Amino acid sequence: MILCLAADRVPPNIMRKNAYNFSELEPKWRKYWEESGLFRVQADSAKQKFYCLVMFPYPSGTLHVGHARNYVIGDVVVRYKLMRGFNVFSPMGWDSFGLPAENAAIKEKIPPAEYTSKNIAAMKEQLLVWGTGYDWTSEITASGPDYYKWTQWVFLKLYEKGLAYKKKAFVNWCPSCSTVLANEQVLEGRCERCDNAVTQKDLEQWFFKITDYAQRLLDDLQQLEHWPERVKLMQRNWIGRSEGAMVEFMIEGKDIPLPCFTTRPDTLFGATFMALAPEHPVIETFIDALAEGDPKRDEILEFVEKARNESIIERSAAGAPKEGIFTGHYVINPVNNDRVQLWIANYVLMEYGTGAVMSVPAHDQRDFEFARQYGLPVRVVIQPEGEAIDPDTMKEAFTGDGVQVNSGQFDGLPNSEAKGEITKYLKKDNRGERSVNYKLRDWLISRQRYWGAPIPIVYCEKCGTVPVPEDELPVVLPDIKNFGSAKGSPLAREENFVNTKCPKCGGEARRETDTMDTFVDSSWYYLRYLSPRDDKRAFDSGVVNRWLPVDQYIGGVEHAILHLLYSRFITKVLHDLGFVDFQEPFQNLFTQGMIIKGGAKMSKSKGNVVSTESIIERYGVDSLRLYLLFIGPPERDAEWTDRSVVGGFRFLKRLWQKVASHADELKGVKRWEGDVGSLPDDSRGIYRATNRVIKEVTKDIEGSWHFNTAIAAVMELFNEVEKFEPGDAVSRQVLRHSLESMALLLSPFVPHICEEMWERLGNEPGIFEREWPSYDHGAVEEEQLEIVLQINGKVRSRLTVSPDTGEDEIKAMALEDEKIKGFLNGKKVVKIISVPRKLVNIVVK
RNA sequence: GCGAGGGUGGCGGAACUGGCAGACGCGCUAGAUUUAGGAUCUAGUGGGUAAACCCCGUGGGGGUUCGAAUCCCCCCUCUCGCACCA
Repeated sequence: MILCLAADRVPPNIMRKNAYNFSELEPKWRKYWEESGLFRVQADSAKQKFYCLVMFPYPSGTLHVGHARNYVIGDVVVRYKLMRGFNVFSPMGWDSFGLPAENAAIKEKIPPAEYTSKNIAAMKEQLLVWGTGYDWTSEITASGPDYYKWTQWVFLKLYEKGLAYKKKAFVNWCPSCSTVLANEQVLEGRCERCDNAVTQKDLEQWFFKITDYAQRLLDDLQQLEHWPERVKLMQRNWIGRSEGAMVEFMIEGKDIPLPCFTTRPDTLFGATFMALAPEHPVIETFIDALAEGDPKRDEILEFVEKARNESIIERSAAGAPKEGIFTGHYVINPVNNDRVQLWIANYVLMEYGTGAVMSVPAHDQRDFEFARQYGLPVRVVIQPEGEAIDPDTMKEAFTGDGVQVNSGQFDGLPNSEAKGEITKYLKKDNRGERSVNYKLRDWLISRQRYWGAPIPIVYCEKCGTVPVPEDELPVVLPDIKNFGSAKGSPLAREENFVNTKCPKCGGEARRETDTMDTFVDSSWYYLRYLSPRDDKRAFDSGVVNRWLPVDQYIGGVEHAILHLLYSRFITKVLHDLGFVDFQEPFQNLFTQGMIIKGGAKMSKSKGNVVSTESIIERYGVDSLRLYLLFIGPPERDAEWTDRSVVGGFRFLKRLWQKVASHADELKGVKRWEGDVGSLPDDSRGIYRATNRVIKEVTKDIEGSWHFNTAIAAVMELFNEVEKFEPGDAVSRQVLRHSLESMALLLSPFVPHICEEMWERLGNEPGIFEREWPSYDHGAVEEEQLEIVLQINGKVRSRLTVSPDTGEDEIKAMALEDEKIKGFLNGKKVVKIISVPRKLVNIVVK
């Protein structure tokens, strides 16, 4: 629109021919890529493979510029690798099971399948318009029976291996989504999806035994050299390995052992009480032992009930008040036979360790606070060197290193040594041993929701829990009408679904009505892409072993723990089962930054989304892409500014004008490939600058994806080239070389315009089948060096010399420089520092 | 509280292993062209200053160095992750 107006004053014939008509040329080239099969992977190719994977999206509806940035970053890599001669595999699919579709069904009465496919169509259209290149022949949809059949197969494999199991446990419950959640899906005590407070429920649920793999998931992080440190650190912390000892206390007079985990066996002599989590099972026996109506019984019951009902937020809030109650029982400290009180305390977590902790107030801050609050004894067993801590006057726990005191035969040992010694001592009597504990808990995969893969399990009165045989998969998700958020899973209300025959005995049986967490779907999808239509197996091991690990994975940091940990786990399981050869699915991981607007992440719920449509309409896709890549380094968050998009557009338009206006005279000429030295001055400058920029852009892309500086370098070059008007044959060759190089260098970023420019310059269409440009090594050297002259580190003058000028010669020239002489006046030269090719610093007094 | 990453013009951001701070772009100012413009072109644009080749400037303070945005120490601040993990 603007262009037509802007071009008003240009004669119409030239205008039509030379206008940057992006709305015409962009679809033209997208069609060309599709028809030429540019992004279709080559089945048999001698070329080296490159599996470039971007995290497949949840089909939420329409995508905004923040999403566009993610996919464009991936597309740059794909196009660059193509030009580098790789056999690139770049698939795309849909993580299409999940709650929003079901909520839409409840609210708007649209069936989830319909809602989902509508969104997929809209998003696919956007991805196509953005020019992001995928091999659409391998598209997958997680909610399709041909996919979730194999998600169910993965479940069965884990079940066979004993890695999928059902247990009753206190689990996270989101009342608003009316489903349980994995630990990873609870953020600050709130549901990851809907932000409502999560409560605890004692339910029987399906779990994947990820804890069996805790150590390997931790160890193998070391192999992931090309993962961001930040992500590896987050996983390390989440796995949360602690070394220590398991120590067995005995309940006095009951002969009931009460093991507890501690990282500080060196403080065992200082244990002055013991604390149980309110959920600890032994508490029931205490309550049962007390007569009905006993006030102590009521007191304990009340305390336990209250603590159990506290939401995770209340219980885990920083500085939450510590509360507890004495059980009336005592336990015996195995190391010194001390009789200490057994308490129930709200700060003890059932999920970690054994749900019982030995409390050492002198050396643990939590225990200290608790002890002071309830008047429990404090005993110092470690004294820091040169200090004497007094248990009566200390203001906080001492957690540092020191020497053992009040610790029997261990007195005098440094506490670091006592750790091992005391553990050994316990081991002798079988009262304790070395132990490792992890924060990681098993992955809760049951969801009481409809829009997910049904768990392929049948319950038979006779045979018990029976897995659905592989040849009966998929357990099809039935079409249902009633999504109301009443109690239980919607599937549980479908009699036709629930009632079935036992696969083993053929008798009456009931189906499992929970579906799987959608993270199960996404934990193996990168394997399915390689044989998406195979109806005989989940994936082809041979093919998968050739293509995996993924060479480049690209996605948001928000998946640093959830998806990336689960995928690593499932890969290891499949490895152990002999299905794949590799143990880590993703060799390189790139986590891109978010687009921020008005200080917040761009999102529908924040109401700060910028849609791509209006920008594309006004400036074209290439301008949008250019801006998204130019906005900053791709791994960093970036603030969106509407008006800045125009900068990229102006640049492209100017570049276009230059190419279009010279296309005719350049068509027949060869690009310059001769010797730099033989070029006349102005052409030589352009030629050298072009070669330098080829080198620079290549380095920026290869290194750490500094697309912003790569683009800046081409802009800078063009600012020179734009002024260059060729007068003779040689200068036309040089101009052609320069314009062609720029088209090649920019093509991964702004592919449409580059294809068009490439063709206009008289080349065969298909710039991505061309090689990435190389540079003339003899032409990247500067002809003249500018030497900075400093006095005491301050720039005072400059010198232009040829690169072969000797160091002494430069020093002499520096001292002769007029401006320098002025500064030297009356001062004494102490020394002269010279940095070759860069500067001379004269130190004076 | 613990851990990680940031803080550079009006804005987004450049600055390779310490060596010209502010590339490139947005915006802004002046001029040209234009009846109009989210159009185009030219010049300028960190602050001080009439102006500069002068002085000051990379969150603050100290240090190392001929020379520090960059290295060291202390502090402030923002973002993210974890958070009573025994």
